Amino acid sequence: MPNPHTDSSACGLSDPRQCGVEATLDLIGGKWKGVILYHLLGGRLRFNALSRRLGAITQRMLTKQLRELEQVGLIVRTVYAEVPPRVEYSLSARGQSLKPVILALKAWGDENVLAAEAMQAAG
Amino acid sequence: MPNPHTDSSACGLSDPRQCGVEATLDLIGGKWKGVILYHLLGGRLRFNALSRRLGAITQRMLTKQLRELEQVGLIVRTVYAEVPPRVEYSLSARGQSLKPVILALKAWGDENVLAAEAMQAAG
DNA sequence: CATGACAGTACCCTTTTGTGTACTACCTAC
DNA sequence: GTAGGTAGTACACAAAAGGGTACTGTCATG
Repeated sequence: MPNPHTDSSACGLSDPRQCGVEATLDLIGGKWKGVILYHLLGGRLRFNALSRRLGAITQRMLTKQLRELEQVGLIVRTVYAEVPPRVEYSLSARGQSLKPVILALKAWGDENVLAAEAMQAAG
Repeated sequence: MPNPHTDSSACGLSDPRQCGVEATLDLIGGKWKGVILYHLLGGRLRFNALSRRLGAITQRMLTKQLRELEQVGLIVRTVYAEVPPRVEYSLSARGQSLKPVILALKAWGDENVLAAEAMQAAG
């Protein structure tokens, strides 16, 4: 009986896009993308609202990450022709489909990293 | 009724380690770590066996990624005092606990990236 | 008229990631 | 003796990710 990892969509092996794990991490990996998507799970947000939630991010990085997320179709950028200008970011349908993934990342991190650090601090 | 995102372990906001999403991506993000962990879900593997499965990775990078995963306690490195030397890598208990996260990443990637590319290629 | 919010852009810099090649030292098979 | 497998290390280098500061132009507030 073969290993379940060998029968379909093998990871690695010449073609880097053969692996779903790598493909997903390509899109949501990096320091900010996952967190941005997490915040957008709660609903549409404006540029500066996102900026305040992320705290430490620079405008340059936020712009860059948002453009990249838009380019791969995970978020939608809506510009309102108002004065002052208003731009809202929201998840696309495909972005919404990431919800279980994002929540899994968050749940594990809360359990295994934040809790561990709290124990060390108390320890 | 408050947004579920505001009540606990907020993402961003001054302390970067406050967010489970970011904490998890810090550990498994990057080009290789997720895929390495995925392969180790199938059982222990030796250095060169991993190298062959990943295909495109250099020895230098593989060593580096494995050391980092070991340092954060996700994998265990076992050296057998044999000739020729044998080194096996396996998931720690904490690494095993990542299984649902890794599988979620893979499932989404297989569905949303690989399938999309296949359609584009056929379309 | 100065300040601040809005949504960014431009430029320069450092750090991290990743690539390529060569090398170690021991053993087995040919 | 030569080639190949074992698990790496060492060095130089290119590319990507991330960061800091300053600046734009329009509008509202004071």
